[in-house]
Amino acid sequence: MGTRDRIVDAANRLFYEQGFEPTSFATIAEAVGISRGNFYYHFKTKDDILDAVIESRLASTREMLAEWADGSADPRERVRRFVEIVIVNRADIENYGCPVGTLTNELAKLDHPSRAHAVGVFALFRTWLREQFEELGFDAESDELAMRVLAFSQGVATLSNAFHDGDFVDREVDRVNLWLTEVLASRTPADSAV
Amino acid sequence: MGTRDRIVDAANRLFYEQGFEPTSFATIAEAVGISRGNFYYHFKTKDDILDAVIESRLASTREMLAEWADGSADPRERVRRFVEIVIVNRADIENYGCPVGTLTNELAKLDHPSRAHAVGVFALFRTWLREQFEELGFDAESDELAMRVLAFSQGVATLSNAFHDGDFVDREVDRVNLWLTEVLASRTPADSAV
DNA sequence: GTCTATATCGGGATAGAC
DNA sequence: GTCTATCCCGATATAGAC
Repeated sequence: MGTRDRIVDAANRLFYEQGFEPTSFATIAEAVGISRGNFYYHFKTKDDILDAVIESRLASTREMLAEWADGSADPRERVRRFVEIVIVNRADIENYGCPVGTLTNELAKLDHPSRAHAVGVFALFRTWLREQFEELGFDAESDELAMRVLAFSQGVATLSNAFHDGDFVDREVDRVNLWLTEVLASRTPADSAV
Repeated sequence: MGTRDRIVDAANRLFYEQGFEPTSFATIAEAVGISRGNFYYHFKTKDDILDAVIESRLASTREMLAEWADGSADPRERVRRFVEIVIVNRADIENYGCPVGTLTNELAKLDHPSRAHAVGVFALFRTWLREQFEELGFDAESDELAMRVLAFSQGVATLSNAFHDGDFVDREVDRVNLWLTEVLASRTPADSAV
């Protein structure tokens, strides 16, 4: 892997663990094993690194969603797969929260020009989830359901990060999977409740 | 109001809007209308200001929850009042997210010693909500329901901040209020004797 | 491509006059 | 209590050798 990609990978991880603003070039350089000066051969500014990190996240998210689509022919199983991210990534989420939600919020507070770029990762999940619900026979409500599942994951991630309560995560995942079954059984989404 | 309190108020607002770490003494001093030097008469370090801000938030949260308790004898109405925070504070949440969730996460990423202190605000809401559900006749599930309502507010706040979608907030609040009605209706008769 | 050395700026924090 | 002046450090970023 080239130096540029190694920088992006290290920055990706550090921006997640420490936040974008608090992460210094020195820290990234140390993680990669290069000098601070070398940095500027590959990137002009720190914001350029951020954009590269966001691009990398967009690409890996697209890849993951495509894999999930290949992995199961059943849209219900795919949604379940998404819901269970909070279990698979439990340790990281307890320590650092959701990488998508926390970055978008940090950039919002910084009034950073790349905020919209970062929201694109959320948009990928939203669109993908909406498509699953459409395949399951929902029409206009598909986007609403997608947002509900997204909101679930964000709520669980934030509280998991605050309280470090693993049981809470398991319980809420079970509950949402149950809710999903009910919603599919009734197929009248307007009066569905979480 | 004394200078110390004015510093805390300004810092409270700025830590919310910009985040703790990115907010400089210069910015706070300008907001208060004092010099940077004067700062250190009232606080020893920036972390001391953070702790004072958290104390202030704890106090105002306790006050708010007490007012809600006085304002309505019906625990159901009180929970509803909490749920509708995301509507009342819509504009701020769209711009900066939830003050509680975003601060706790920032401090988690910074591995900051005051992280647990900040989580205390979450704990106040959690306990208060749990008490409402207990009054409504729930026993062991009260804390679970409290966490669910908290998670709802965090999920909605994060997505509202990311997508700036006001309709989404209204819709989800309506839905949770509906869910609340259903949960209350489904109580076992033995529990509902209040 | 990668390095060392350095410029420049803004951060938190201190000293001491008033 | 509040100010000005200043220190010190670490941040991003640049220059130029190798």
